[in-house]
Amino acid sequence: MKEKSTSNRGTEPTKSELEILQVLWQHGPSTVRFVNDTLNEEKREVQYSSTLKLMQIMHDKGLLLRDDSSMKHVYRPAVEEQKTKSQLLDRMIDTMFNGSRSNLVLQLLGNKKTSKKELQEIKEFLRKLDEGK
Amino acid sequence: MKEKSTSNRGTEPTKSELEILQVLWQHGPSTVRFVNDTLNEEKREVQYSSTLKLMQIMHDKGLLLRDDSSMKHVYRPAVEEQKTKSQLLDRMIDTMFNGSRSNLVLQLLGNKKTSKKELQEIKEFLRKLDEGK
DNA sequence: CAAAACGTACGAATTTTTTCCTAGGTTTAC
DNA sequence: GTAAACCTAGGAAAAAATTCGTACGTTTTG
Repeated sequence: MKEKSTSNRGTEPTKSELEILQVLWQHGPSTVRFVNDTLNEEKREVQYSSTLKLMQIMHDKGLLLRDDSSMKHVYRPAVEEQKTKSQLLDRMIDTMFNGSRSNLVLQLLGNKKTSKKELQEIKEFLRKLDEGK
Repeated sequence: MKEKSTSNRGTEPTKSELEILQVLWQHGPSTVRFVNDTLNEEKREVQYSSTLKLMQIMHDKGLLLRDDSSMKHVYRPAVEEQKTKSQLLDRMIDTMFNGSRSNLVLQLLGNKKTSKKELQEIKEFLRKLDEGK
């Protein structure tokens, strides 16, 4: 049996949980009401009590922190946005790209969906990366 | 309500289904027996009948094609590896990187986990991409 | 202050995904 | 030719993820 190669197991957000995290990432710490409204506007219909429940579960799991000093609890991600994304990317790389980051990038840039502007940004970034070292 | 921005909905492989696809991608068209053995070696313990069932379901869903001319059915992905990966990447980009491919790349390369060799490969690739145009 | 609006908690139903037992047919190895 | 090994097909249960009704307390509004 092979070892799981990456870290943080047991705390990977599910799809619905990710939707909630996205709202929190984009808008900062928020109430359930706000998150639910945003989901309904931007994603799909969902009942308030469903969003509430899910956020409570996420809080139980340790995915979200909350300030419940006032009646309207305010939730925020327990883990940095970058870290969570990084973690999910790593898993994708492990499972689909043979552990190679460049494999992913090649696949991503190799199908002509990437605009010149984006390619430019990437090149620029690589340049800076070089200078930094 | 916002529109779903990418295509192919209704046919996204689940996590377990992805494991099976990976085996088929790496080893080519295979019998259930082979896939099951490989999973047990490389990933985790799982009963033969579970793998069988899952592959049958995937076949029903149209995720796998199969040759059942002989008793030992031989399965293969119905969709190209590249296309499936592309599709999953697109979804990740939509949901987590604000629709921007370069955002993903920047996040990916920005956390110093990427080796010089890999960076080199990427630069090389970008160079070729330029020449091609 | 009473009604309406809004908040949390929580049980439970539903849906989706995953797992495996078992029946019944075919092939293989003596 | 017969037992052991292997195969598929289903049914069903188990597990995981998602959804929502409802009870009940607090705040707001008029």
